[in-house]
Amino acid sequence: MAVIVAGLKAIEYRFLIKDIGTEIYIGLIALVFTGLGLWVGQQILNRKEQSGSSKKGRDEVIQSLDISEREMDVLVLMADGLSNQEIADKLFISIHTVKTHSSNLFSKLHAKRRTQAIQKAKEIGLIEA
Amino acid sequence: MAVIVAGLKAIEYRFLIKDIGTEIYIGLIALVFTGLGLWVGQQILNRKEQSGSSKKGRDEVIQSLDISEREMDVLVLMADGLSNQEIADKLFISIHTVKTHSSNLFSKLHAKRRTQAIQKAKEIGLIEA
DNA sequence: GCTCAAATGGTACTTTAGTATGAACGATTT
DNA sequence: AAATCGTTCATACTAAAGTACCATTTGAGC
Repeated sequence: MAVIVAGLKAIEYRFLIKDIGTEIYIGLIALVFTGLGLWVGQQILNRKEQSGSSKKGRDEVIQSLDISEREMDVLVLMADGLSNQEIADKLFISIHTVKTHSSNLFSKLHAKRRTQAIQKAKEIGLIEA
Repeated sequence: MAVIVAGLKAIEYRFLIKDIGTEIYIGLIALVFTGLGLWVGQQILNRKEQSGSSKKGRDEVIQSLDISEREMDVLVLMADGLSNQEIADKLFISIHTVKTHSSNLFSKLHAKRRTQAIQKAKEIGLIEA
């Protein structure tokens, strides 16, 4: 509402430009506030989507669980349905390294399997659903 | 835009109620169109969310891929991160049966692994993301 | 009664996943 | 300089997942 009031004050300068038609003026107001509504809607939805990750919480969760960059790389590809060998090829590392990272990941996520790790990671907002 | 024009026409009746202040009038327009923006935003988002599942599309996808009830049961538990043995226990069947269902599932979903099956199933709206 | 598909269970096998442990290297911190 | 940490790779093993084929049962439909 504060934004709306501020907008009204600013727009009141229309009296300085009396040569534009009233309808055009109203149209401009309508457009501006339609845009405002769209923007507000987006903001509300962003908060809803981030309810599990709390805004910039992705980084916070990563830090709190002490997850490294490489482990995140593996996790993302894992969630895409790739096998350890395919992940290794994409990251230009050996399958052994992938296993090391994934094994460490399971410990940090308290998961027994990769499917469980993926599910938990999505729950806490570590990766996109 | 058609909606906006129609709105303008309707609101022009302000000339019949000259006793309300200009600021109040502007405020009303602002509120109405902010609401319009919110509504439009919601509509756009609903279409996005239903892009993969298309309303009642879940059943349609299941039928088109010829997926049975039991296979769906297995798929859902699979996506929750359960092992074949845990799925077997929950459905009161043997692990052999779970393997049969999951193997058939992979064929129908063109997946090589369970993680890939889960990812694809979510993409096409078979299961909730 | 017969047929067909889904569901169930099994054996046997190959492949992938996962664990445990150790080691080497570079960058950073103390 | 020494210690720490992340990344890398490896071996050796166990466990789980997945495939292929086959068999039985059951319920719905003809």
